[in-house]
Amino acid sequence: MSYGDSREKILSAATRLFQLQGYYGTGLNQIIKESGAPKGSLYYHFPGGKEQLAIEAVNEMKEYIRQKIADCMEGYADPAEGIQAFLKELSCQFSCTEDIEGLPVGLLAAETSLKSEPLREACHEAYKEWASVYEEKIVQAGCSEEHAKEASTVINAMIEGGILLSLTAKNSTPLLYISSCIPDLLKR
Amino acid sequence: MSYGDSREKILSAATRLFQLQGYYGTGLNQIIKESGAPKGSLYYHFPGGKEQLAIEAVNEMKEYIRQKIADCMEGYADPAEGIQAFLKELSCQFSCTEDIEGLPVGLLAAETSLKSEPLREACHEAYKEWASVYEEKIVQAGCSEEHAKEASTVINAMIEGGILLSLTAKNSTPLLYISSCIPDLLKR
DNA sequence: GTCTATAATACGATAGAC
DNA sequence: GTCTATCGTATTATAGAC
Repeated sequence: MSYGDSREKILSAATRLFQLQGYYGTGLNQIIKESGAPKGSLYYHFPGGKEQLAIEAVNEMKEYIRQKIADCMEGYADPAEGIQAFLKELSCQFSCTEDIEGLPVGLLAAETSLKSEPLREACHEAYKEWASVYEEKIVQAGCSEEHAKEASTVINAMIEGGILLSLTAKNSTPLLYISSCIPDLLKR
Repeated sequence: MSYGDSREKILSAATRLFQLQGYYGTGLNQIIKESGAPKGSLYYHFPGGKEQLAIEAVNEMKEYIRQKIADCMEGYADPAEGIQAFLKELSCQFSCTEDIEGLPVGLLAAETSLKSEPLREACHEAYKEWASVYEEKIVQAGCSEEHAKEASTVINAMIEGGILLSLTAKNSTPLLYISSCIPDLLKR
C-alpha cells in the first residue's frame, strides 16, 4: 500500500512514548528514531506537528483502554467483578519494570490541560468514554442512573490515581487496595 | 540577612511552576524570571541543578499539603468530614482559572518516576506522609489499622485522580462526586 | 512520500570576573 | 552572592530537492 505504514509506526511509537514520558519529555526525534519510520515523513503525515500527534495519540489510548475495559466488563454479570478484572490487568505491569506502560492519558492531561485546548478536549473525551462503559454496566446491574454516573467518575479517578501511586511506589499495592474497595463503592 | 531570600524566591517559583507545568515543561530560565531572583544565583543555591530544585519543590508541596490535610482533620471528630473539608478546599480552585494550582506531586511523579530515582523517592515520601495523616485519624475513630492503611491509600489515589479529572474537565464535579462517596468508603 | 539541510530558538550547565 | 558570557546540545519546524 503506497499510503504505507509509516504513519501507523510513528503514531504507535508516539503513543507509547507520550504515555511514559509525557508531552514535554518526549522529543520528535526520539519518536522518529523509535518508530523506525523514515525521518522526512513526520510532517507529511502530521502537518499539525507535535500537537496533532499528541491528540491522535490520546485517541489511540482512549480506544485501547476502552476496549480493555469493555472486554473485562463482558466477562462478568457483576460490574464490580469486571472492574476488579481490569484492575488486575493494570496491576500486572508493576511486576516487571519493562512492562510498565505508564499513566494512560493522565500525564498528557496534567501537562497540557492549561496549555492546549484541543489536547485538553481530547483527554476529556477519553475519560468520558471510559466512564460511559462503566456507567452502562452499572445501570444494567440495577442501579439508578445518578448513582451510576457518580460511581463511574469516581472509578475513573481511583484508577488514574491508583496507577500514579503504583508508579511512584514501584509496586501494585495501591491498585490492589483500590480493587478491594470497589464492591463497597458500588453497593448503594 | 546575607544568606538572603533569593533561594526562597527561586524555590517558591519552582514549586509553583513544576506543579502546574511539570518537570520537562518548565525551564530554568522561566523559574528565574518568575522568581525575580538574580540570574546568577541559581546554581549557587542549588548546585545539584534542576533535579535538586525539583526534589526540594516536591518537599515543599509535601509539607504544604500535609499541613492543609492536618488542619482539615483537626476541625472534625469524624475523619470523613475532615476529608470532605479538604476536598471542598481543593474544589475551590476550579471556580476561577487563575486560582488553579495543578496536581501536587502527581505530575512530577508521573514524569520522573522512571527517570530519576531520588525524585521518585521524594514523591513517594510525600504520598506516605499524607497517608499517615489520614491513617492516624481513621484509627482514632475506631477502625482497625489494616482498614485505615488501605483506606488512606485509596483516599490518596482518589484525590490525585480527582484533581486530574477536574483539571481535564475544567470543573470541580469529579472532586465533588468523590467527596460524596467518602463516608461509604470509611464505613466498615 | 521521503530526503537533507537548516533556520530559529530553547535548553541545562559551567567558567571566570567581580 | 551575583553577573555575564558561553559551550554544547537539544528542541520544533520549514524549504527545496528527489
